[in-house]
Amino acid sequence: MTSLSSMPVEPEARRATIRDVARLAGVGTKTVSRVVNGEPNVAEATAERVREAMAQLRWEPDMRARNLRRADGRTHTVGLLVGSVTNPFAAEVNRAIEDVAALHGAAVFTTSLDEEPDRELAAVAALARRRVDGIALMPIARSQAYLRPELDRGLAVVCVDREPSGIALDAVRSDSRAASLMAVRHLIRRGHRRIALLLDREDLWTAQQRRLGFLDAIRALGADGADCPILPGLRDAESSSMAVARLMKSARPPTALFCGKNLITFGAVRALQRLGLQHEVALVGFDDFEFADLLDPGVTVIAQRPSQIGRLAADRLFARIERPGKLAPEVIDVPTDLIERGSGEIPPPSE
Amino acid sequence: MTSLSSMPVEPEARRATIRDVARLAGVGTKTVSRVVNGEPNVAEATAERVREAMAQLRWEPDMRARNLRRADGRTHTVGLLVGSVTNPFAAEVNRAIEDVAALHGAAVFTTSLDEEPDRELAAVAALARRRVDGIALMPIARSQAYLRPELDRGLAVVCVDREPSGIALDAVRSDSRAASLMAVRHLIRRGHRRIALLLDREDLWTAQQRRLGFLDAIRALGADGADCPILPGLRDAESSSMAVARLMKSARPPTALFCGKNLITFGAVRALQRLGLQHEVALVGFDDFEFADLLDPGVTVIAQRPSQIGRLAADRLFARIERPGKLAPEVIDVPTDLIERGSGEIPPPSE
DNA sequence: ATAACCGATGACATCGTTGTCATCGGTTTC
DNA sequence: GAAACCGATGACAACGATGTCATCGGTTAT
Repeated sequence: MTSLSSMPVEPEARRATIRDVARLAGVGTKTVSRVVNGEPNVAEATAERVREAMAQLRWEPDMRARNLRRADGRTHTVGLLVGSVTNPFAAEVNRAIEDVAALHGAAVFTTSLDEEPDRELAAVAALARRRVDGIALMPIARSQAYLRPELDRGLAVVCVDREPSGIALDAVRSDSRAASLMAVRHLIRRGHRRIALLLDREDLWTAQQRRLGFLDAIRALGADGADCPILPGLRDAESSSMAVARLMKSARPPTALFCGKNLITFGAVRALQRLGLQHEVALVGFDDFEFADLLDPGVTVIAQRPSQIGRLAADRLFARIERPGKLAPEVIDVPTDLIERGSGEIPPPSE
Repeated sequence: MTSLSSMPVEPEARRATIRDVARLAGVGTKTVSRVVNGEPNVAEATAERVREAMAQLRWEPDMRARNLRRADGRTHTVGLLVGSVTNPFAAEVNRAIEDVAALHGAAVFTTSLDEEPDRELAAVAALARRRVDGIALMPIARSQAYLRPELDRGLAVVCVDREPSGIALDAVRSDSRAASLMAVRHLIRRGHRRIALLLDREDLWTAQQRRLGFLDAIRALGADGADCPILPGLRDAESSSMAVARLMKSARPPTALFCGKNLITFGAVRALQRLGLQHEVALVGFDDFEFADLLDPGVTVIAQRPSQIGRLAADRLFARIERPGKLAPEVIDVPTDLIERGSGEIPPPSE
């Protein structure tokens, strides 16, 4: 009598291997390999027996083992590193990259970095250990020079949304500086002379560029820089909202706000509404968003094209992966659009 | 004299292997393996030489080869299958799962299925070929029974947002039926008797449950079913918007709308605004969203807790992965909250 | 008739790592 | 002083596939 406790709880079925299939079909493993890979020189009758054995055992080749042995060394896997997948901009980029990857039979590892430089390095290292074929990167670290050894080993890298620094890499992004100039000029033309810039951490390329575009506009169009404060370091909607509340209670508050990215716009809109100033203070935001048109007033924005950015970045990434060592690093510009909805057309109060 | 064209364009550096490190450190490969894995019985002097060789060659172990050989057979990789990563609900779930996975040293493959049943099967097969340890799944296919063989081979699966059918699996989700009953009762209590339900494709578990909850409310509280139309098959904001426009122009339009998911709410809000009916027709939506409070009127919603759902699902998934074969399938309920913001409190017009 | 060729096939090495096991000195035990 | 033990180490097989190559039998060319 066997005691109950000695019985295996649930004997986990061993996964079939190519050898099991070969044995069942009465052929060698190499012949099975030929069949699954569509290689020539297999008799149709043999191939059929192999296919039956595969179906019966529900066997499918193990991609790890396959990639390990294969000549090209590719894993058909790419990595995507973004600020956070919950950011609508990053989500659109993510989706576009996923779609292109699917066309190439590749899977995507996505990682959120929360804009922390150390996590960029750690995530790249983790992806390298997994031997991804390429990485689409929203750069955060001060320099991407650390990628050099990996690039030399054949890793493909494309930057998204921001240009790299310390090294030449492909980059697909909007011209943030020109777009910001356009936005701020829009406000100046409507008479604003006291415009505040709300910005993310200034070590981000986008923040730097938007600051430059802001200053371009101020200088070129004759507003007084002293009346145009720059509030950097706003990481999320909450900190943006608090910064705006403080700003509007200051001695000489601005008559217009330019918001350096989507979450900052969210916070600023909330703050103005809470203060009841949404119809007094002009606002232009970077990035379009759901319901920007249905708020009161509608929110004027610089709309980027995140899915186009993602698609172009992925195209470039796979071009690199499929033709290694042939392409020179290149910056690809994706247009932006200024969409007027009301908030950006509010005039300054008459003195 | 060597002709230029015969020179290698850029001799891609070969990636170092454990053998290169062993050779450089003057030890056997197994000793290098001991060092990187923190196994005992290595002299400190030897370990130091190995670490120096690793640093010099910039070698890090290849996870594919490692996972292939290791006894437990785990890849430290999980899959996440959602409708689309651009949906804010899915994005929150995605983020939470990613965070939990990171704690367990696992990477996440995310795939958008666009609610197409065939793509669910294809994506699961692709993940199985990559030997992921587990899958978090928002089920779309009519039945998940096809997972049986993979489960027997030790794949861990947890359903998210929706319960599976045709097979018992863990599921982490809101009680959509009860939440819908609550929402519709909320409208009925305010006097509405002609309430329309706007629904996604009815083969989704959530849509079925929300329909049941809607009918529960109608029947239990004495409204007339004939005046309470159900409009199913609304996949996105656009189709929802068109359906609402058509509905409001019909002979006997409803006085209140209940929207079965976030994108449907977006479309309905847009449609009512376009018709100028946003203050006449009551609306309650499923899922909270950015600016629901700042629209005019504020949008009353059943708020789910997507990040909590994601976190619990991931906890469960890794519990299964780490203690295989020990857990019985279980349904985990995550609470919802009815948030009153105005749109759901509009009374019906007096007759 | 013989050489040359070709399609079909499997044995074996290999990818980069870890599991198993034997070996080698040196120390402890009785 | 021999037996037993133990820490350190590397040779070798194995994980599950594919690349290389030899072999076998049958056709085709001369």
